[in-house]
Amino acid sequence: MATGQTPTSGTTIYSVAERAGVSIASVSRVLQGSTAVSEKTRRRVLEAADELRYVPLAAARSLAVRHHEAHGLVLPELSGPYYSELLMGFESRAAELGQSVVLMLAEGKHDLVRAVRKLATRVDGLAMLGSAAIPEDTVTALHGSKPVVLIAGDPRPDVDSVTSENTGSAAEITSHVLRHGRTQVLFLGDPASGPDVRDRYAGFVAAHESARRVAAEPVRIPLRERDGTAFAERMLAGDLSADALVCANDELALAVMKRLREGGRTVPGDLAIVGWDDVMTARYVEPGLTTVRQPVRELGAIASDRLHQRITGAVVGVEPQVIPTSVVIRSSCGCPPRADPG
Amino acid sequence: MATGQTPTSGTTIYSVAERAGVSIASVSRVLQGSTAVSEKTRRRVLEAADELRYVPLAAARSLAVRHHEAHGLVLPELSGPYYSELLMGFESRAAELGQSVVLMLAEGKHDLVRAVRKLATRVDGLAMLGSAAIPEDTVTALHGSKPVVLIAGDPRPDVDSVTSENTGSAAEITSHVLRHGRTQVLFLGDPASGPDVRDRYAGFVAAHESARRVAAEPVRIPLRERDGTAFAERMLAGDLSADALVCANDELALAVMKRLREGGRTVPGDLAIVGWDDVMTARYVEPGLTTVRQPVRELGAIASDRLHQRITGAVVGVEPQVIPTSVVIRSSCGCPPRADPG
DNA sequence: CTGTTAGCGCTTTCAG
DNA sequence: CTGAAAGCGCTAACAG
Repeated sequence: MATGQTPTSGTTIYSVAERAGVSIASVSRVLQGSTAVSEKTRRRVLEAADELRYVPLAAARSLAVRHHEAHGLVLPELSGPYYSELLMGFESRAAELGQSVVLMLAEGKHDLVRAVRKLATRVDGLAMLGSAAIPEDTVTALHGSKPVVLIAGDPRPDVDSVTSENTGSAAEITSHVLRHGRTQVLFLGDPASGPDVRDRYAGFVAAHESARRVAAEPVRIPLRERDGTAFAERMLAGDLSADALVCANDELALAVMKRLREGGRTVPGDLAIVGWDDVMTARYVEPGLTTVRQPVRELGAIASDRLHQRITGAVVGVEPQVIPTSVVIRSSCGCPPRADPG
Repeated sequence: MATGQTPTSGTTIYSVAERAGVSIASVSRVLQGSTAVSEKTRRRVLEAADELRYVPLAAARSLAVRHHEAHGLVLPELSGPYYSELLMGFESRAAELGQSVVLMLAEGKHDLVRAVRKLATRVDGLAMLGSAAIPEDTVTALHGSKPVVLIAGDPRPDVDSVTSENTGSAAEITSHVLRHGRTQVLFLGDPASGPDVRDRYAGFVAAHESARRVAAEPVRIPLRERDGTAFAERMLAGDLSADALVCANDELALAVMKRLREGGRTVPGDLAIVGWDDVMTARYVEPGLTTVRQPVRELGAIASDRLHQRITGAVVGVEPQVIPTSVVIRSSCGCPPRADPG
């Protein structure tokens, strides 16, 4: 009742060695594709392993080589394309580097810190999203025992980090909206929710400043669909007024836009709306959503790379790596529709 | 140059024991929250572990307990909400069961079989998507040495499987379209690409039969955006004609619909279009896309559960588990728009 | 309640 | 080219 009917389990390197009539050392050698082994030995070992359906035990190897050959990744959750893309980039680079990836989702964990600690137990290094809400000091502690890289987090002097550019493109997209003659523009998103939103808001403010205008306080709401809908209701009810909305992500922008139009407002007529992320829906809605595209996949790959460098001790500086983004103009900002970019 | 500056590395259970002035057994005991340990000992151990920033080595534990405490998951890739949802369900259940999840994406792997084998090396059991394209015999071999559960794959007599219902809902949605008076309905998707598309097509055929009509041959195209666009071009060029399209997923349906409307066709006027998956965009487009919703998250959770049962030897039958889906009616099928469901 | 002592399965010198 | 043997760090009897 303890191990079930695990079929051919219990086959170890010893069984294989015995069956092949060689020593375990030889088995190990051929299985590692290691140095000079006679063709005869190799053949016999491979055959025996095959017949026995031998599956090595990674734990034993890890213990012996003192390496897990695995990267840990902590994501907040997985809805929307952002984290998926990131994960794809991460996994694929990790695989190229011969590393497994063990994944943990922060959302819904009773004891996040405990979970992260446990994760740290079985990997050679850890990458985590800034938005995963891991306490600062936990990060510090972790980083004290194995390499950590922060993705889209607050750069810290002691920890590696890779992020995509926020402030500049936020300023750019905001300026764009301003140049359309909008005068009451609101920023939707909570700068306190994480460094990326914070930096986007900073760009929003900067754009206003360079236009000699004063930026409104941010509308501090979460970035989910329901929050956008709720916000739109408030606008429709006349609680707030604006002629342009700079949203901290597309999900929010899309939800707001949908509800507003249902309520009779026109976009970009009554309101210009722009988002962030360039999700798939952004180019399917009418009007197409003007937004900012980030090379998320690459971000994931770079994180894995960086982690691997640290693990293997390749010397790397700690300068945070920031990768560029680009503004995608469609028509929700007030520009005329054009052939769809993307 | 080999291990970098891994800070407090090298701390083992021995160092902790020494520092706490107890035996390694005691350390192990308190760290496992095990049986009776004096409060004093516990405190000292915890303190020492903390000071030393002790991070246990999972590999050593695994070796000793002969258990990885990890579930492997093989997904084809991660674009779109389907796999993400699945993964979220899987991860969260696994976490509840105290299992880590090590993830592998099939797409882009040079040597998939090899990669899966390697994965098998470090987990107690494996769940994989039917669409991940793992060769039959590899599955068999794997399953010969540790538990395997197939998700949305072809039920096999020997392997556990969990899938969501396909044929029935395909028949239902097709009948729905037929009842709108459509007479030339096409199925988009390649039944040979996997069991789910195959079963959906079977439902499509069944619906025609029970309406005493003959179902058209499937339009064998992949389920991606670009394929939908290309298909729409063909329709616009007059290569094909139809008054309704049953698409094997939403991505396809959405792309076709978009291109067709750009080309001047109306939906559902000229053509009714329905999809599968109920992705986010489905309710944002105009007209809203009629589609089939699957409880994907639950599917993931069930897979993890099932795997765990098998691993722990809880007796479970091999009857494939199939979980129900539901048709979501919006207006792309020809129904009048209504308050948005969902 | 605590310490001693065998391993867990694999890699890796070190001799031959 | 091959085998013997010494661990890797941790858990789990088994004695005290």
